[in-house]
Amino acid sequence: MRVRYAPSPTGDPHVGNLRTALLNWVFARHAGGQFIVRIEDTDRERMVDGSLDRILSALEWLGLDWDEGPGVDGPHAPYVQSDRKALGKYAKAAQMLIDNGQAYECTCTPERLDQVRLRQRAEKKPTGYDSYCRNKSDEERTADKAQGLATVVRFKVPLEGEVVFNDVLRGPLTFDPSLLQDFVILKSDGYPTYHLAHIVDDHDMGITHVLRSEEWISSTPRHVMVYEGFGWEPPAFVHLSILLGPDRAKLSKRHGDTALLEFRDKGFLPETMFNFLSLLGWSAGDDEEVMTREQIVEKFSLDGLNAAPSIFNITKLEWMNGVYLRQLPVHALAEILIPELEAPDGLPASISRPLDRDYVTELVPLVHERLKVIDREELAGMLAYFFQDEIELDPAAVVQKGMNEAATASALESAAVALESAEAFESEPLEEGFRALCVELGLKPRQFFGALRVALTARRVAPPLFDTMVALGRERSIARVRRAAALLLRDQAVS
RNA sequence: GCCCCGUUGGUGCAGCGGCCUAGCACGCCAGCCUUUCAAGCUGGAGAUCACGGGUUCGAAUCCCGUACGGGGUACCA
Repeated sequence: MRVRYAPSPTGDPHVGNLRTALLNWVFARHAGGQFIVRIEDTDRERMVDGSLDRILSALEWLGLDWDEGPGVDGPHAPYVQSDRKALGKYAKAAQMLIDNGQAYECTCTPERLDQVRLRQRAEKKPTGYDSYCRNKSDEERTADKAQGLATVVRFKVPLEGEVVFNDVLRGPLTFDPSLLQDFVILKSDGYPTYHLAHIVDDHDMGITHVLRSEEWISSTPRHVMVYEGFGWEPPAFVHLSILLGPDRAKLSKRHGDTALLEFRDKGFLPETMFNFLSLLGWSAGDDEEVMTREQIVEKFSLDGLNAAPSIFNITKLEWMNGVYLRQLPVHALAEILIPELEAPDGLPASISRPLDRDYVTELVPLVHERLKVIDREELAGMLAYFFQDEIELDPAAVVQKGMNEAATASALESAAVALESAEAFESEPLEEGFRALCVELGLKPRQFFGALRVALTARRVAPPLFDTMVALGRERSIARVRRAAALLLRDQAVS
């Protein structure tokens, strides 16, 4: 069993494309077959620099390794169509079809084709090639050749009968070939079109199953005819549902982030993307959703594929990323966090780099279950005060509901004293002591701890208070609490 | 226009003729926990299974039609 992923280097790898790649990969790994990557670069005009690299990086990032393809030699090399074209493979194949009377050369100009199309549209007829060159005599063809007209090769579509193929997901699909036009298989620049290239290659490479996007259904009858023209057995076709944006239109750039690598850059883990992408249009049939790569491979089956299109649900993706983030061991998360925090747009420039790795590791538990994605800005906000000596504090924010400045300042001073005298500077003993102090001061925990939190972090929302004190250390904690008290008293004096 | 595919709560899925008074997850709401935010736990709202016909003792599940959505209709893949 052999499957392939055959991207075109015409842009940034899209989540929809990678989802197709992923399903192919999972299928291959499940069945113990081979997963082949083949680059379909036959459209020389739409080629985009760097696209191929990004496609391969995206595959690698998701952990979709290939058994044959770019950088991995195999018995069917080369795996790039422009290289295969240089070997004459497609010209030879096209010639074979011409010799069999299944294809013919066409010298119609793009201008004539446009005119034909315009007329068809005006007459409200189906658009497409009118087979003008199909029945040219040998004399006409030699005359064309003598003129040196640009030539394409077209496939001769049968005028009657029907084309049937079986789609694994949808059952037998029947098409009327008279609605299909004589399509181009070899372009005037000598490159094959998809309709020729992928068939020659899939046959050469022994591909047994083609899992591709639903948008290919309409051209599959063409492919079946070409297979028949060559006398080859077509592979099994599995047309995967496409991905839709929230507006139910085909997922595309205008829906925001759809390039897979953007998700990496925005702080999604590859495990999350792998799991999430696998669930778009597939399910194991049980109610499990959070699964490891191994579990997905093990449970995979073509029967679990769903023919209905799926909507890409970012909210659920974020939830799932949170699940994976929480599963990460502390040191692994620290490894991820350190470069983010050290980045120029991470922690404020005033904080010196490199960061103390052990200290970051100590801080990880404080933010661990509060993360959904790895967002530099958010992280910097959550952690900057641990790395600073002084924080920018708005005294008004320290004062809690039902308290005034003087009372808050005095409570903070008591806290400072307690911090000074605390025996074990650890979370639990501190909490015990502070709870007692809170009662003694006649304050609600909400008031006392709230004031302390703002005094220590300058934030209303922060990690658990006593863990924060421990991470800050005794000296800094005392200094911050005292400074907040002083600011409050000063403000009070002014007003 | 023509051809093709699809249609289960807001979203992702389960369901493959009786076990469905339609299950799970995300999201939403409420409660618990609690020093904030999360996480976690418990509970709740939310679907006449697009609609209309058939087939069948019995249909979300099979067939036909309609509506709606999507895809294709290139010397793009």
